[in-house]
Amino acid sequence: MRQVSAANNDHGGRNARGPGRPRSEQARLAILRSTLKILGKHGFSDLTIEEVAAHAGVGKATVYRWWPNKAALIADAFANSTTRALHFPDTGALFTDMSQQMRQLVKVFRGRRGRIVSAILSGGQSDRDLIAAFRERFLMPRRLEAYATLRRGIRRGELRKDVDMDLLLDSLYGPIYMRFLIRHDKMTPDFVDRLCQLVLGRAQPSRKLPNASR
Amino acid sequence: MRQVSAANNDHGGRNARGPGRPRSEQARLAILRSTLKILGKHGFSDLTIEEVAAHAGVGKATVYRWWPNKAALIADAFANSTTRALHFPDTGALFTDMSQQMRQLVKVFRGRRGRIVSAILSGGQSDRDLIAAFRERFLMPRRLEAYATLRRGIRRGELRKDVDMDLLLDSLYGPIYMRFLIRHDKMTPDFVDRLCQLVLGRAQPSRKLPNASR
Amino acid sequence: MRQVSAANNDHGGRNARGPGRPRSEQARLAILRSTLKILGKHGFSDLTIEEVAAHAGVGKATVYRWWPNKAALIADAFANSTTRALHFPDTGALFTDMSQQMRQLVKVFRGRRGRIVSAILSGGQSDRDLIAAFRERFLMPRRLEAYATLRRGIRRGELRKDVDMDLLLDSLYGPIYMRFLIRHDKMTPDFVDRLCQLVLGRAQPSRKLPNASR
Amino acid sequence: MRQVSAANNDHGGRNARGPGRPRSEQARLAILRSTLKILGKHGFSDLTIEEVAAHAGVGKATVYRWWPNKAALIADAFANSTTRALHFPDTGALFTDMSQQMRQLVKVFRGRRGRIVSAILSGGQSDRDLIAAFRERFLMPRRLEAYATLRRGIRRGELRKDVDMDLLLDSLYGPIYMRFLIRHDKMTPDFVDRLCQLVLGRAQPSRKLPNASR
DNA sequence: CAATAATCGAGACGGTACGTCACGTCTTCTT
DNA sequence: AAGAAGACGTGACGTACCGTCTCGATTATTG
Repeated sequence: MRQVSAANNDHGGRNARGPGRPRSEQARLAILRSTLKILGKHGFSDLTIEEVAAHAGVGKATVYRWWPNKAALIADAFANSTTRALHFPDTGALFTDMSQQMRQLVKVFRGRRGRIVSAILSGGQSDRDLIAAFRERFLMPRRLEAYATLRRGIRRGELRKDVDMDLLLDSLYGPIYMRFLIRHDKMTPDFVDRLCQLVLGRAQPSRKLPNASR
Repeated sequence: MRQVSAANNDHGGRNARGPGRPRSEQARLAILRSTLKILGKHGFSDLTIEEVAAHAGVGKATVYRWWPNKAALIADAFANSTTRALHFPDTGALFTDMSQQMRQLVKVFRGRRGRIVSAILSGGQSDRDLIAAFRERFLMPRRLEAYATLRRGIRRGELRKDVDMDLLLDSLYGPIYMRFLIRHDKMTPDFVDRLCQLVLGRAQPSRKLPNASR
Repeated sequence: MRQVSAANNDHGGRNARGPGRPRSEQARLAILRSTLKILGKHGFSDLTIEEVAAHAGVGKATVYRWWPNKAALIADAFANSTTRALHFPDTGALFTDMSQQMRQLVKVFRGRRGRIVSAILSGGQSDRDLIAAFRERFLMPRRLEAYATLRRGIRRGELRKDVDMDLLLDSLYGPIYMRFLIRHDKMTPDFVDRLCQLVLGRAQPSRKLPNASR
Repeated sequence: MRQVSAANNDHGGRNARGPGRPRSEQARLAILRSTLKILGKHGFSDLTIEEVAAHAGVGKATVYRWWPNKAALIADAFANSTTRALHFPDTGALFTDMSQQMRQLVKVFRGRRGRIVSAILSGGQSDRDLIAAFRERFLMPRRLEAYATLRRGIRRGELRKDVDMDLLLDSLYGPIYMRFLIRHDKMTPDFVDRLCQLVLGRAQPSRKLPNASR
């Protein structure tokens, strides 16, 4: 099977192109755009290739030629649109660095892109390629930035040197994802702040710290 | 639309039953069992009513007569099977109460039932009834027990009185759900312990601490 | 594979019907009628199941449920419409019996049904079921009548007792089919008469002739 | 539309050729050969331009550049291969002249070329160009020879002077085509002989002749 | 000898119909 | 009245070819 992430490549490669009519960049973009647009309206399973093709003004076969299935298409569409937002600021304090980015994430989850993320995580439960694409294209890039942010915190003495960064980050983001996916509780900016306080407070080096929550 | 939770009632109600053949309990159970079995193999969107009916040796209409849609069926099947496990022990220490239950949860997520939970959360992303059913039938019963467990901790002085219990519980369970759904990192018993350590802080029992926060 | 000719049976059988919703006679007839109508406009290969279903106000699956392919559908449609015309008269003379029926056939070939026959013979060249259906449902019933007609001629002394009836009939009808399919020459009533004259020879009634040609 | 018969000309024409790469004779032949080969295996409607091009090692556009449609391609392929056999002998007797050639025809119909003829007549039912090509390229050349043969018979006194040659020939060949296309009866050499006897016997000038068929 | 022009192969393109599958509804007979 | 059986209209699936359209490469004539 074609590699999901290779569906539209020759981006970084040499331009050694074989014979035949070259792939239409216009069609490719129209398909990806239509996918996102439709995904924003319906869910994963309500998105049909037929609708994507029709909306993009493209033959169904052109979609199937380049993406083996719905999941690959969505993953690619999502990856090629990755929000330029969601970067980590460098405010000089770990708490604000994290909480500001997390507030952004919450805002994204609430918007149109939230529906898309939800659709991807939904579809990903029965398609390992899709969930993998989400990890590699959405989660990891941000997590790399998060590592850097945490390291700054360590340097400043805001975190213990031996902190388990993945555990810490999951403790910060896990509750957001959980509330986002299960919708059992509100996802306010205040929630983010108190979450940071709770988790980051615990991760401070040995000092007098406030107790769990408030 | 028929109430999801009313799909299989008249259980404890008055037995004023109209004329005609009564509902076949045998068919009802066969359908629910088949639903779970199939859900354990495929995902949410790969489960078809057609297959459920065939596997249960039941007419398709019988399924549709009692459950308005796939989500309701799955929710009902899931609810009627709710694991008798996943209770909270009372070990005398908050840390062990929580970590032991969380370890059980992780074990459940890894097994056949994990696939079912995954399917429900997947389907729930585009069906509010389904995600609501998950909350009400799976999440809340356990959370009620968790509240009791936390209250014991408060009584014992392991937690501050004014702790935000939902925030705390989400901080504990969020990372588990996140790793379960995104599969970006391992979900070992050790992970659970360190997660509890991080979030509950020195609410650990083993060390002499004058109080929870100081 | 389902027997072509059994597609719509239980016609002569006992009505032992199993459970389940019975087949819709209305849908069946609408499909067959639409098939003939469309076949009269386009050729064999221009007829699409999709158009038949749409025109009949029927689901595509309903067509495929009962007819395995286009050929079977056409054969059945054709058979269920078999012209009530094209019978052989009994005029008391072989020549007129034959020539009158042959003129009718020529007229049929020229009309809307001719297009259908043409389509069937066309499709039959790459589908043995279809050509077989044509033989059994169209050719044979008429040929049986033709045998009777010829036997009357024998009884009257217009034909030798040991005449090869199939050879004789092919000599009469072959030229008609040939001109019909290859369209290389006209197919007038006069042509039919002279054809009968040539092949049947002095089997003509009207004139006292010692031999075939004088 | 391009003239069917002009698809591959400039053979006998003026060689005033413009600039540009000349047509590849090699490609042309490969296409025609592949067409016949494939036509011998499948029927008319199962032959795809795609397969022809692939089998000939040629681009699809090269086929479409020179032949406007499938029918034209097949007609051209068929014409360019016209059997060098099927000539009429001059044995000194009409009966043998005809029956020998007819036997050859039957043999051809039974072989690989028979499938091709069948495919052409099949396709011709919904394409007047194709059936016309069959008439002009296959039927007429032979019929011209047949006329000559019949004229020899007239000269020898074996046929009446005023015989309708087309009617006579259709009576001889019609049964063969009919049996070939409808496959309702065998097509043996003996059949040919008895057919000749029946039809030619009738067409003799005034003499004592045997009655219809044996 | 360069410029021009038509062909070649390859193969992507927007379409159409294919034959299949599951949907949710319905109509029958049976329990 | 509910059961199973299963046919119904609907609509998306993923595939196969259609006939058209770029591509780069090739092979002629013309300037």
